[in-house]
Amino acid sequence: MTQRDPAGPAPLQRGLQLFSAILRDGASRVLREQARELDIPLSTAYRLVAALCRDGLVARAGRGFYGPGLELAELLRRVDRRAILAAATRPHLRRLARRLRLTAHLGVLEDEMVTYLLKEQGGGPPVFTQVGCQLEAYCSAIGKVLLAHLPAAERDRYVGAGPFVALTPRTITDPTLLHRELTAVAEAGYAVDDEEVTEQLRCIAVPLHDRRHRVVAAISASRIEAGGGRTADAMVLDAVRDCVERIERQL
Amino acid sequence: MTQRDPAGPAPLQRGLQLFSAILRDGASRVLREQARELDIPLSTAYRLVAALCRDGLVARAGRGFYGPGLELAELLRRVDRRAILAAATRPHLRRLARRLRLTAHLGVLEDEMVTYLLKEQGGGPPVFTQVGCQLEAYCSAIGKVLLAHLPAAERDRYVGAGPFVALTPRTITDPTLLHRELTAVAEAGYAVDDEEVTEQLRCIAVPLHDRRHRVVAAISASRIEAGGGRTADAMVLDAVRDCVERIERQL
DNA sequence: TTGCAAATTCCCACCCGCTGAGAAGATCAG
DNA sequence: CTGATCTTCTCAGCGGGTGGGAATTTGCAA
Repeated sequence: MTQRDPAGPAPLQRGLQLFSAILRDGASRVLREQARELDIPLSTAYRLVAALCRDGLVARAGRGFYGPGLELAELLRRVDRRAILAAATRPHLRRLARRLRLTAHLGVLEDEMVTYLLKEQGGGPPVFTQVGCQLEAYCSAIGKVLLAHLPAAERDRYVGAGPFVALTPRTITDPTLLHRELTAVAEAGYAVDDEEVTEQLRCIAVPLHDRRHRVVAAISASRIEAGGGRTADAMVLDAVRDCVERIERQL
Repeated sequence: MTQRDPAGPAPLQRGLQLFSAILRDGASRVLREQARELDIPLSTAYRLVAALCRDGLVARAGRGFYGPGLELAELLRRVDRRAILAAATRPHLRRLARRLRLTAHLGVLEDEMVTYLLKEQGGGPPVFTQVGCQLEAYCSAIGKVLLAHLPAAERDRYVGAGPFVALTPRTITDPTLLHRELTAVAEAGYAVDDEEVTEQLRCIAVPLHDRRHRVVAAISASRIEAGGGRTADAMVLDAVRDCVERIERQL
C-alpha cells in the first residue's frame, strides 16, 4: 500500500494529498487529523499548508481549520464539468474516428435528453448531428447507454413517463420493450442504435466512467450504410472500448 | 524577484504554479510554453504534470495540452465563493465583535441588495439582522461601501433607478445626494450608516478586497445607542480596518 | 485579566530524493 | 513513410527538504 515510484516528487505529492483532503472535508476537520491520516508529520503539514495558502488555493478558517481559498474559486469559475470531459476526450475521439473512418460522438445526459459534447468525423458520409445539439435519449445509442446506467428509480421514472415517438419503423416505443432493452444494455456494457433514429444510421455506444466508476458520459461510433454491416460490429465495439479505456485512464 | 524563503518546498511550489497556469489558460497553450514562462525545465514540468494528473487535478487534453481534471470538478462542486468568504472571515469577525463588544457583519452585493453572510454578536444590545437576510443597499453601511466600489456604469444605473424609500428621517433618498455620498465613501474608504436604516443603529463598514484588489465584500461594525458615539468612531474604524487587513492577508 | 491547551512557528543537521540535460522512445500529421 | 514534437528515461551530484522537539503565539473560558 506504500506509494509506488511513479508518484512524483514527495512534497508535491503530499501537498496535493493535503489539498484534496482539505477540499473534501471543507474546513470541518482540524489539520492535525488530516495530517495524521495522510501520514504527514505535523511540522511538515504546516509547511505544506503554508505553501498552499500562499497561492490562495487554501485559506485558514479558524484555529486549526483550513478550507478552500478564494483564488481557487476564481480559477474554477471557468472550469466546468462538460468542458473538462470534452477536453480530455477530444484527441482520443479524433483518433478513433480516423482509425475507423466513421463519425464518433461524446454525449452526456441532461434533462433526460442526450447532449452532444463532441463530434469527430473520420470519414464516411456525414452524419446530421451537431455539437451542442440535443436528441431524445430513448432511441440513440448514447442515450440508451446513459439511461441504462441511471439509478433504477430515475430510469424507471423515465421509462414510465413517455411518450416515445417513433422516428423510424425500428424505434422502440413500447415502455416494456424499452425497459427490457435498457436492462440488456446495462448487462452487455454497450448499446446499439440500429436505424432507430434515422434510416441507414447505425451506432454503437459505450459508457465512460469517472474514477469512482460512475457513468458520466458515453462515446459512440456511427456509420451510415445500408444494413449488413453487422460483421463489423465486433471490431468497432473493440475499438470504441479501447478508446474509452484510454480516456478513463486519464480521467 | 526571485522566490523568497517563505515559499515552501520547491516542488510543491512549482507544481502549484503549473497547476494555476493550467487552470488559468484552460488547455489553450502547450505545456512547453507554460513551463518556459515559469522557468521550469521541460523535463521537470512533465514530472510535475504527471503527479497532477495522477491525482486527477489535471488531465491531458491532447498532444502537449493539459486542462483541468475531472476529479477537480468533483472536489469543487462543494466549493462556492460565499462559503469561502464566510469561512475565512468568521474567526476574525468574531474576534472583532468581542473586542469591540458590538455586532459585526460580513455582507456581499447580490441583485443590488446586500446579503449578510455572517453575523457575530460580541456584546451590546441585539441587532435585528439575520444571516442570509437581504437589505436595501442604499441605506446600510455595507451596502454603501459595495455600491461605492461598483464599476461607475453599474453604480450610476443603480442610483438612477431608484426609488429609495426612507426607512428613517435620516435615510438618503435623493439620487443626487446618494451619488455624492457614494463618491465620498469611495474616497474615504469606509461608509457610515447613521440611523439610516433604523433609529439608534449606527454602523461603520469597510470594503474587503481579494488578491486582485477587487472589492468582493464588506465588513461592518454596528452599535445600538443614542447618538453622541461619534468620538468612538475613529477607534471602531481602526479596529475594523485592522480586522479587514488580517482577513485580506489570508485571502 | 489570567491561565491553559492547542495551534503554529522555529531550529538544524542529516541524508534522501529531487534536479535537469540529454538521449531514447512514442505519436501524430501530412 | 518521415519529420517534427511530445513524452519518458537515465543518472550522478548536491541542494534543499525533512521532522522531532522546543519555543512561541493564539484563542477561549473562567
